[in-house]
Amino acid sequence: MGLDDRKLDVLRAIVEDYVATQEPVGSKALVERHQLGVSPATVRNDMAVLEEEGYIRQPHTSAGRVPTDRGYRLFVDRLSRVKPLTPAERRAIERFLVGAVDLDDVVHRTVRLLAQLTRQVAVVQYPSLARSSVRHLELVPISTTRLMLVMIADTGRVEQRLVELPAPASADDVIDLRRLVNERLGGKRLVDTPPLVQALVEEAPPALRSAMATLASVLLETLVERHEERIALAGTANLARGGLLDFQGSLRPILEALEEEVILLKLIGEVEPNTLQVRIGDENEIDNLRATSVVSTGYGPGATIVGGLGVLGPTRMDYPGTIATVRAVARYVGDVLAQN
Amino acid sequence: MGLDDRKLDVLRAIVEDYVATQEPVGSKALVERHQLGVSPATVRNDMAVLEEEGYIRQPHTSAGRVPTDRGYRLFVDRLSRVKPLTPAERRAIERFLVGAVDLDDVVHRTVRLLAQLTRQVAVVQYPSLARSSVRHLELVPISTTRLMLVMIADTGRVEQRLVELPAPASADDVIDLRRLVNERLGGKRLVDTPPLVQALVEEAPPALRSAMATLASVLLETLVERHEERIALAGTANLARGGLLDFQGSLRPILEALEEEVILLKLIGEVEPNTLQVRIGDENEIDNLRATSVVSTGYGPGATIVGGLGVLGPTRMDYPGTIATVRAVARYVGDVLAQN
DNA sequence: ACTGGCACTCGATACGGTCGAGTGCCAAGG
DNA sequence: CCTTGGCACTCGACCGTATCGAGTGCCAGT
Repeated sequence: MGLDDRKLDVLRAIVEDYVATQEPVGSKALVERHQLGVSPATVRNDMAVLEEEGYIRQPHTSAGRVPTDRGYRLFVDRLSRVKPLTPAERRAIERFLVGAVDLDDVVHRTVRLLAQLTRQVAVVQYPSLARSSVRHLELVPISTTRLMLVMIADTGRVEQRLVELPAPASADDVIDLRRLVNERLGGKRLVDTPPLVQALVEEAPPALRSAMATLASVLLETLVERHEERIALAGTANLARGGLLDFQGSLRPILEALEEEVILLKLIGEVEPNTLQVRIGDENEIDNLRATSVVSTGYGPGATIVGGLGVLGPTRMDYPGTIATVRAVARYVGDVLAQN
Repeated sequence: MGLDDRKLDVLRAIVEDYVATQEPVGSKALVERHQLGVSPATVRNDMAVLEEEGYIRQPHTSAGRVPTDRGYRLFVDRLSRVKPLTPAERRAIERFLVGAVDLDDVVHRTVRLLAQLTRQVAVVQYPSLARSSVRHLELVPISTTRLMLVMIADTGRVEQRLVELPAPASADDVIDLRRLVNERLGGKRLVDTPPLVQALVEEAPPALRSAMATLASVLLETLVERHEERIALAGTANLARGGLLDFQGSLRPILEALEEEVILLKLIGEVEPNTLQVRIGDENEIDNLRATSVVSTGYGPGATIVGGLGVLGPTRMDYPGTIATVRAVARYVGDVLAQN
């Protein structure tokens, strides 16, 4: 299985050429475009070995070679150098948040920026509630029996929920409720709140007991348990580049997958600190996305991670460039968030 | 010019068959599938006239006929009967909001419902701020120099904006500000607020003057002037049905258009009361959407309109069915909103 | 171990012929 | 005058054949 250096060079050359031209690459073209220092025949022998090992394959006999998912994997792991960003990209990234204050704004700009730079589908997860702490809880009376619960997290996320009270509450009641929940929950991480909320209900003065109970259930159910994740998406039109050659002609399954938030979360939500994930073709768990690759990473202020972001494209993508861009954007978003 | 009844029947038959089969329809097939009571030759003569008048055309000589945009237009205006909803559709619509409390929830369910029922791309505009009144304005202190402005509209929309104060404000200051803005703006329509906001700044006590000024500018700029519209989209995967036959093979321009909020707004945002708009192919102002048709209408509680919704699909769509569905969903959403 | 040569494969392209759906036109008939 | 059957014509779809060329695998020679 020893793949000597030249064979690896050949694989690298194949990947690079195929990504660039989108056409199967043959031995002759290869030696012409790269200085391999050997003849086409030698390259052919190397190719035969690479094919036997499953790194490349022939679409048809008498066609050039195309990298397999396994080939891309090897390329990504061992053969690609980090491609430095172009000055233009660097500038675009640095400029993307000019005038962005709101978290919404930051996320939207980020996802568009990613889509534009990579020319692929970009996905950005809002800072996860699971990794957020409560900065403030606000109760806004809508009517005597309706409250708007507004939660502001330290990550900048703002969520509101309508609370339908079992009985009318006075203005003073609302003030008391607000004080109580903030005393108990302010500054606490959301994942730590369940027992605290439980205690809140039990310790509430009898007059507020039932109101507090409904409030608590809204808090727990919608903000903690099914910890609502939000996701922004952009660049789906990029799927339709490459004139139907990628994705064997049908965008349908991919577009379908992209409409499922659960799937998007799976793609970019499970991230380890300081890691960048590349899932190539078959490595994807979602069947509809077996023809695509996903490059994702986590982001957050400083070293902590509050959410994930990434891009999705054809397996035949410019991995070094994409990886560099995703990493740079993630780092930059983290810096932006740190400033708040 | 005079298109007698039979010619119209022929046109109707052509449209119906073409929509159903997606293949050019010939004279013989027509008389077989519909009881026209005449021979193919007669139908051919009628077809020749219809073609001369621009209602149908031949993809190639010796192929069947296909409706033109103009043909669809005539069909929609004069030839199609309203198709009653199937019981299943009726049930789906009535069930779509079970458990929906939040406006967000209602909008998301609506857009998914529409996409599912029509099997096309669905677009739903959130209730427009331009048509909303202020129910309540809340100011939540984040730090001494930062406030979160939360506006709750009568339509259920909730918007928040970060306000960066020029100088620290005490808790009492915030309370005063909150009281002042609510006194002045509570219940007012958003479009009527500019002069009121102006007055607010002028009448504010000196100590609050500068804080009120920044608050006012955030209010005016982000909520009134560039009256932020929000839009939900679903069903883009449906574009990829019809095996690339519609849209002459490239989804790209359409997907691109769908990523622009401005364009979506144009599509469904300009609605007259009690009207349902059908824009067919060329009638669309947006170049990228010249190959699509859009069926849209307004919705709102009772007779008022607070926003638009609609669907987008190939010109070759089931107009009667789509129109019926869009109308029914819009009416139902209106009812739901009226209950709040 | 590399290289040049060579026979071979097979997709892409072009060409020719057939088939059939569909048309337009016309003359005959109600 | 409208309708109809008949008929010649068009042209895309389909199929088989032939050619071309990019690319391969193998082998013998250095």
